[in-house]
Amino acid sequence: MVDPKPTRAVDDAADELRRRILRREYAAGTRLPPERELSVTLGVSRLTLRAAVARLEAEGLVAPRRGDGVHVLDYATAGTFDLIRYLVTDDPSLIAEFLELRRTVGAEAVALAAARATEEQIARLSALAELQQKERSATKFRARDLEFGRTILEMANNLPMRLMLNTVEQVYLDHPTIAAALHADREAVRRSYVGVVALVAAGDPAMARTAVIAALEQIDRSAIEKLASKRKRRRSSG
Amino acid sequence: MVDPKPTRAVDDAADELRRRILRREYAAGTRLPPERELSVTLGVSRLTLRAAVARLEAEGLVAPRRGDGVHVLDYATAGTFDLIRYLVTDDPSLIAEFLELRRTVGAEAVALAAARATEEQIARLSALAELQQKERSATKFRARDLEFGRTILEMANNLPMRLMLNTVEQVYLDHPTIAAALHADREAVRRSYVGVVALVAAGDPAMARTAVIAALEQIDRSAIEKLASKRKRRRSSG
DNA sequence: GGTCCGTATTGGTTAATCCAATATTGGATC
DNA sequence: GATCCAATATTGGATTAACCAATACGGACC
Repeated sequence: MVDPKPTRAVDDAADELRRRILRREYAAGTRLPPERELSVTLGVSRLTLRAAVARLEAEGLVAPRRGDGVHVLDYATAGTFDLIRYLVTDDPSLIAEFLELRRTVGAEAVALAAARATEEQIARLSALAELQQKERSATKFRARDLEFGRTILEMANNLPMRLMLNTVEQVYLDHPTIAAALHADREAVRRSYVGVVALVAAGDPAMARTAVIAALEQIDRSAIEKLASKRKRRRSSG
Repeated sequence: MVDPKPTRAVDDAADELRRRILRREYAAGTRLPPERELSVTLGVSRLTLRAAVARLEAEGLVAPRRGDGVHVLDYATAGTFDLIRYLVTDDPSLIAEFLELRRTVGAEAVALAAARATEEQIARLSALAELQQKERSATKFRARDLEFGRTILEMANNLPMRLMLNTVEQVYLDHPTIAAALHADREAVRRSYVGVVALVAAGDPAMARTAVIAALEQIDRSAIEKLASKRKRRRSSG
């Protein structure tokens, strides 16, 4: 098991710049230092620095202007959704906001699935729920959880929601502690699986929406408490 | 009024590659032609081509592997949410899916706004609704509509949703016909504004959710019909 | 038949150099 | 003194040529 993504200079540079912008070290409305200067500071060639800047531009963090400099934008105003991957760290309130969105879209996805799922898809979802009953490894549990979600989205047959899930999955993969907190009470997760399968099979979107929201609210509340207490402990000991 | 973004070679190259991947001309699971070859084909330097590839990588469309080639991924499986900007074209069913998501998150945003808005924010939102009553220009109407949405999201106080709105705004700006279709019945839009203001002021999240969904469903249904008929006309005449 | 190593292929990075757009400066003009 | 305009400096955009590094592939060897 080798690292599938050896650190590339361009990634390091982009990560560092992104970090500084998100921390307001480069304030919105100001300009980045000139490329020639910044490349020296970060220890990469100007070309690599430029590739990093191109990435931040795609993320809506900066706007390079020829002749003028690279302008720093306000990420809350101009940032793309994919930024949550880098924004969600250990701030409980932000995680709460993130889960708020997840509940809403997750419930709607299940509602759409209830309206559109085929018998074959329901059978597959049911099988997945069964498999999860026996899973022990945390990593595999998370992998199956992601697969469960993907199957729901397949049933929902909504590409934008599917893309959203792709981005959300990155958050789980980047922040294992969040996924762990959400899966801490495995019995609750398994029960929600069984419930979702039943809701989809019942074919009642409105009921599905309400029930999923309720189930997820419980899981999320518990996860946030866990993350908050863990953070507290780490802070007091550090 | 000059073009604020003169075409850059890297953008052209990225757009062309993205187009080919989304059209399955470069199929998922295969590899792109080698950089040295592709740069000649696209008429840019290898370095510019690399910058374009870096962008597609950030979008989850490709995965470059040193020694191996640049692997093409399945965008439905690996693509980021920001891709909708390029995916939403004139396919009515995809637009319908997009609006489906917009309704869900929009309703939730208003629900959160109803729960959290301050008096000052409500007053500002009300003023915006008033202003829109008098607006004539389609461009300004859209600009105010975006501002209305931003204000709602400010009230909702949910950063991930705000980022989502940023990405969604790009869709409107890239596809004026969609925005135009949504705003075709201005009276309906204005009525929904007044309704939203009242719902937020009432402070009842559950009621807000239901009412907003209903209002948007009507607007969206009408917009989709308009887009479908327009598309039909264009096809038959082309 | 399996294993290992060399080589070709391909992405990753750099340097030096020039082009192009913008901002700024300073002088000519009124 | 104010205004306009041209020269200049600053800064991003792009290219060429060259070399490094990881991977795949195929042939030699056991």
